[in-house]
Amino acid sequence: MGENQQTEKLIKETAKRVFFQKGLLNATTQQIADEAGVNRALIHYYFRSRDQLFKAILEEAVNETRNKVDSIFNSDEPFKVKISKYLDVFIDRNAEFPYMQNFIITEIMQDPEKMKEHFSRKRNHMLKHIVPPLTKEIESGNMDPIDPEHFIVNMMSMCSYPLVAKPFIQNMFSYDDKMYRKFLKERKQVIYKVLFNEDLPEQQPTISNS
Amino acid sequence: MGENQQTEKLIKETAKRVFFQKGLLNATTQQIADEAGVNRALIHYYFRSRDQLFKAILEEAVNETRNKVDSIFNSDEPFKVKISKYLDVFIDRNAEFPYMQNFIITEIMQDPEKMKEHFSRKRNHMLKHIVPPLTKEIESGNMDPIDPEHFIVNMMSMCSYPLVAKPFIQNMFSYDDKMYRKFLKERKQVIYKVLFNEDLPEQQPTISNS
DNA sequence: GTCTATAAAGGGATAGAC
DNA sequence: GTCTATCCCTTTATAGAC
Repeated sequence: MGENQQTEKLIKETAKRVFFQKGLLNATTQQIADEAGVNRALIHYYFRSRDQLFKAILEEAVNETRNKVDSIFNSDEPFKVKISKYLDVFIDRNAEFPYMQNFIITEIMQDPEKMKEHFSRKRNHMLKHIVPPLTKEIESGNMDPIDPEHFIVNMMSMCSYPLVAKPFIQNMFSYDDKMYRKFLKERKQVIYKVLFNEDLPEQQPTISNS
Repeated sequence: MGENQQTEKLIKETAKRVFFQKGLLNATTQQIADEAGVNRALIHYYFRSRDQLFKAILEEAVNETRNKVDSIFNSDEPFKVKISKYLDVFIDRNAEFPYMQNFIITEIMQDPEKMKEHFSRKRNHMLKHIVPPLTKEIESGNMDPIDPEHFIVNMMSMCSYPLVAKPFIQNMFSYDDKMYRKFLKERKQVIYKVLFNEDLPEQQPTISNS
């Protein structure tokens, strides 16, 4: 029974690495099995099909992200502090699984019905967290007026795109991996500055959530 | 000889539509042949392999974009006008082929060697066009200081991501196709405002290039 | 140039031995 | 639980008729 969970978990972690970290969106069950060092039939034994393995790891990854984001926005901290912490989490999370968004988008295109359940629960997630406090912030004169939906898209764009388009950027600027990581690290300050037209405050008391 | 070019062009245009517009990144040669209304063997007759068809349409699409961008930045207009025109072209171009970037990134991941030639020529393309005038603009006090590479990535992010992540955004905001198009149209003003911290001037004399 | 037929390879899934 | 062997289907690519 211990072995059972071990192997199942090994397969899931390997699949995450292959799909979301390496970006091999069309990886075969054989590739995943080889990478995990297990027999290919075991994937079917534990998950029945490639499709169900995919659903399992996607659900896990989406939930983990959502929980982290929820814990940030359900706190009582000022809006700008929440956004600052969100930038931390989102950039780190995306850095861990840079190709997850590519993966999801590709899969949706190929079968739009397939992932309805993932999105029905996520619907309005960011809206609820951001629109009310953002509106207040604007009304009280703490930031320039902006449509909340464009604010959200601006923020997500500037966080996600540099990760999704990693090979693009590395080539455009001739960055090796070390320089690219440095560039990503700088982006938290840059994005905050662009969003609020003011510098990110120095003090960052407790980043570690969960 | 006329028929020759007709069919070859038909296949290329169809492949562009299937891959880059519909987002069917794993479309088979059969799907493309069906969509074009031609026999599948003709694809191999004209392009030898699926891979060479892919390279042909990708090269065309990349070159078309680059030519448009070059013609904008090789003019004598003020930097902010150039950027404004770039936003027009880039957003329109991405709107035409919303999944091209997904496609490229996915393909690169699967075989990093495959597209070296595409990128070697593109290297430093944006850098040459943007860094010198941007530096001048900052030095003369016309805009807030920002690292040019972050400026470029911010701009590309806010242009590309909303298109690449179309299904995400439509679901998050419950946008139908009409509302989504309206949202995209608004983004030109929004992005200009965020980049330069000032409103986009009303007058847009000649948008149509080439 | 365009079609049909077919070769050749790859991948998903399952049955059955251990 | 784990492995081997196998079935079945899809897809690419080519040969050859028209």
